[in-house]
Amino acid sequence: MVKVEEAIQQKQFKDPFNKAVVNLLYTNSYLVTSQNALFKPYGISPEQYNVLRILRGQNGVPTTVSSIQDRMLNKMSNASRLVEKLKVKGLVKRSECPNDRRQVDVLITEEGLKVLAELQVKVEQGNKDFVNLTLEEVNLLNDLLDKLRG
Amino acid sequence: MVKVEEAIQQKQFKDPFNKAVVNLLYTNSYLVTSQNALFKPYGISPEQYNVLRILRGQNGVPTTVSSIQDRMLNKMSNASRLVEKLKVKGLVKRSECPNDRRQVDVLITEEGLKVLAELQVKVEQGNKDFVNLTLEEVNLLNDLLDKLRG
DNA sequence: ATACATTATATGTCTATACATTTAATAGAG
DNA sequence: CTCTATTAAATGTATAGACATATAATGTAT
Repeated sequence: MVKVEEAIQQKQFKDPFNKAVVNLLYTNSYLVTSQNALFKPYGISPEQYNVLRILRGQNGVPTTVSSIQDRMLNKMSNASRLVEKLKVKGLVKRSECPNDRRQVDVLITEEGLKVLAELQVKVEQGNKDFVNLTLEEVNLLNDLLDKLRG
Repeated sequence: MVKVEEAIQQKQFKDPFNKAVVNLLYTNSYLVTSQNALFKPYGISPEQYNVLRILRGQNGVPTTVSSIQDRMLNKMSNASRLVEKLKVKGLVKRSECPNDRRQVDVLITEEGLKVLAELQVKVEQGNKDFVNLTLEEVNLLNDLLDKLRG
C-alpha cells in the first residue's frame, strides 16, 4: 500500500483534514487515469459517457440541457457542449421543446444506447477493479464521503 | 447530509464499488469548487499553488521540472507549462542546470514565498472547513483512500 | 400591451489535463 | 569518435472545467 505521503513525496501535512483533501485529489487523479484507459478505445470521454447514462435513465423521456447539467458529477461542466459533441457522433438527438422554445429536448439514439450498453459492462467491471477495498470498507467509505460534504 | 444518490439524482448503482467511484468523483468536484473560490482573489490556481509548495519544500535547493512533475497530485499535469506561468508572474526563476544542460533548475522567488505563505494560511483553514468529519473519521478516510489505490 | 426581470441555452476565453511529438543533450555500444 | 538510444523539457492539439457574457424566449408587473 502506497500512502499518499510517499506518492507525492510530501513528508507531513498541517493536519489530517488537510491530508484528506490532498488524498482525495490524488485518489481522484488515480481513478480518472484508470478510467481514461478504459474509455480510450471507444472514442468517448467519461463525461460524455455520463451524459449518455443520464439520458438513458430517462427511459425515452426527453431531457433538457439544464436537467442534464443538474445530474452531472461536475456541476460546472458544460452540458451544452457535451451534448453537441455527442450529437456530432450520432449518439443523441436534439430538438426544440414545443412548450418552451428556450429549452432543448435531448434524446439518446439507438446507436447511443448500443455504445452505452457496450461501454457500461467495461466501466462497471473496471470501477470494481480500481477500488481495492472489501465490501465493508467500501460501504464505510461511501458514508464518510457523504458526511464529509455535509 | 446529502447522499450522492440525491446529489446527482441517480437512484441506484451497480454495486457499492461503483457507487464509491462516483462518490469520489463527485466529492472531488465539491472540493475543487470550494478551493477555487478560495484561490480566485489571488490570481493563482490550485495547481500553481501546489507547484510553489513543492518548490518551497526543497528549502532553496533548485528542483528540475521532472522532479516537480513526480511530486504533483496529478501525474499527467504539465509541469513545464505551469512553471512557465509562474515565471511570468515572477513567482519562480528558471535556469539551465550546469551539469546537465537538458535539465532546468527551478527556484521559488522571494515574491513566490510571500504569496505562498499568505495563501497557505487561507488554504489550510479552508481545507479544514471543507471536510465535515471528526478527527477519528478523517483518519479512517485517509486509511481507506490509501488502501483503495493499492 | 409594454417594459423589465428571469430563465434556458449557447458562446467566448482562460486554465488545466491527456497524450503525442519534437528538440536538444547526454549516455552507452561498437 | 561515431552512431544510436535514452532522457529532459518544450510544444502541439484535443477535451473538459471555470466563469463571464450574449442571445433568445418567457414570465410578470404595471
